[in-house]
Amino acid sequence: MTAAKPLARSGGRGRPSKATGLDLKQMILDAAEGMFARHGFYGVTTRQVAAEAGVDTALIHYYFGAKRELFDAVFLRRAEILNQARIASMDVYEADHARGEAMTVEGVITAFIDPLLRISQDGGPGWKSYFALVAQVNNTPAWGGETMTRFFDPVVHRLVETLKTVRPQAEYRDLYWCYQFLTGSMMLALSETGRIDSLSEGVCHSSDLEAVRVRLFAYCAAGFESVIGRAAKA
Amino acid sequence: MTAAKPLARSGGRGRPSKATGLDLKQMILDAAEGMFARHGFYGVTTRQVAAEAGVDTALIHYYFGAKRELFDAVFLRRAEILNQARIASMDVYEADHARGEAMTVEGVITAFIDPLLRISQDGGPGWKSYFALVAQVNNTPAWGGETMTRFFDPVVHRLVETLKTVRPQAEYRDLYWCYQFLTGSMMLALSETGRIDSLSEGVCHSSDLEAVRVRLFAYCAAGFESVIGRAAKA
DNA sequence: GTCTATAAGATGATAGAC
DNA sequence: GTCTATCATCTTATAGAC
Repeated sequence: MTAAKPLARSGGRGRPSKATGLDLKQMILDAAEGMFARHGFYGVTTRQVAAEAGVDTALIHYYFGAKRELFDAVFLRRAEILNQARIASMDVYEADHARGEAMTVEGVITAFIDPLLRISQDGGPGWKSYFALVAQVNNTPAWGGETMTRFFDPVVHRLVETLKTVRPQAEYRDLYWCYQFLTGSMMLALSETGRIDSLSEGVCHSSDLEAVRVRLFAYCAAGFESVIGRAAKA
Repeated sequence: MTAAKPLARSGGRGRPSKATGLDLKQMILDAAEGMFARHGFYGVTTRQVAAEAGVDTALIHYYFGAKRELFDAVFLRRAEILNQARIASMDVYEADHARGEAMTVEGVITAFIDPLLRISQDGGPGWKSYFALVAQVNNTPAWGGETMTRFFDPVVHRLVETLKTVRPQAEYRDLYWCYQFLTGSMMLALSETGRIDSLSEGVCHSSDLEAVRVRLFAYCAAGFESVIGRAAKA
């Protein structure tokens, strides 16, 4: 975590591995990801990122340009993977129900959320940081809405359309509002802030995503059904 | 908003009003609140706050000390009011159901959330900023959990205990997790990020808290009931 | 590709005048 | 109480050596 300075790079064993450039680029992204996730964009300096990555600040600018471009690079790197995983998950779910038993609201929601929980559980610390970062951006008034839109809109529209198929009588404004509620819950859970640990005095742990899994899908599905059912008008 | 520099203070008419000190202190808090809400703690400099408030940076340090203490002062100012409003709201709800019809999960949740929606709708721009600020802190990994705990824990425990009264068979871990989901949805709605506006292409507006009101209570209540009902174990 | 050195300016905070 | 002036440090970013 505190970064071994010199690195066995051109001195190690065998040849300098020639891929050093790409490795350092990834190390910069890793360092930036972790620090941005913990302290936000303005809470981190390029010097700190450079120190954490074991390189000089100049190298950051060489690879990414301005600080904000580094941030966008961090954000973009995993967004693609995330979107593809979710699309694939929903493809599978829909295909499994093309004939035979009908899709359910809870099933669709599970297909939408579960890939993120799985990736967070199995993907390593980089993914943990990334989800914390996305959660922060999601709640950032100044430019958060725009950034989320830029990276994640398509997959959300896919969710809404599928739900519309499952519940044709549902109104779009209800679906969008329910999605808003869902994403607030989901992102807070994924960001593992430790809040629930102190609040519950040890009964719950924010790192326990299995506990999230067995509750969140049912919680959101019931919420959707309730709102759709009462056909709220306002 | 851009602040009239000189202020008709010691030069106006009549005597200097003697309360200038307190007024400026509030103006600093107002300016800091708005800017912290939009850009976060590290995204704002004391100089920017001073400029927005129409005072010098030295005055900020005179009143509040270090920058972080200014932030805490901003956070504390409205937290008390908020907590009292929520406690009062739940007192009323419980008193109304002391005899006669039983309390409901949706009723308790409404008593817990509705004061915030009302204050946001009627309280003016300062409150809007404040909610955006709280939402940001709520999703801040480094020190957000601790800050939320420090300012808002008691009223949350009150909610959980009341829900436990309404559903005695419910387990605490379920109640805490459901609260976590609830607060994620609520805070995102209150922060009015504009995300739902672009996502829904104009069908929904994040400033439309009336739309939140007619959906969020039912959504959360159904979620709670569902999780409690299936008695999740994990 | 990667680092050294440094420019050019911003930052939080304080001492002291009024 | 409020401002002027200022310090010591840190900031992003670049030019140029290796």
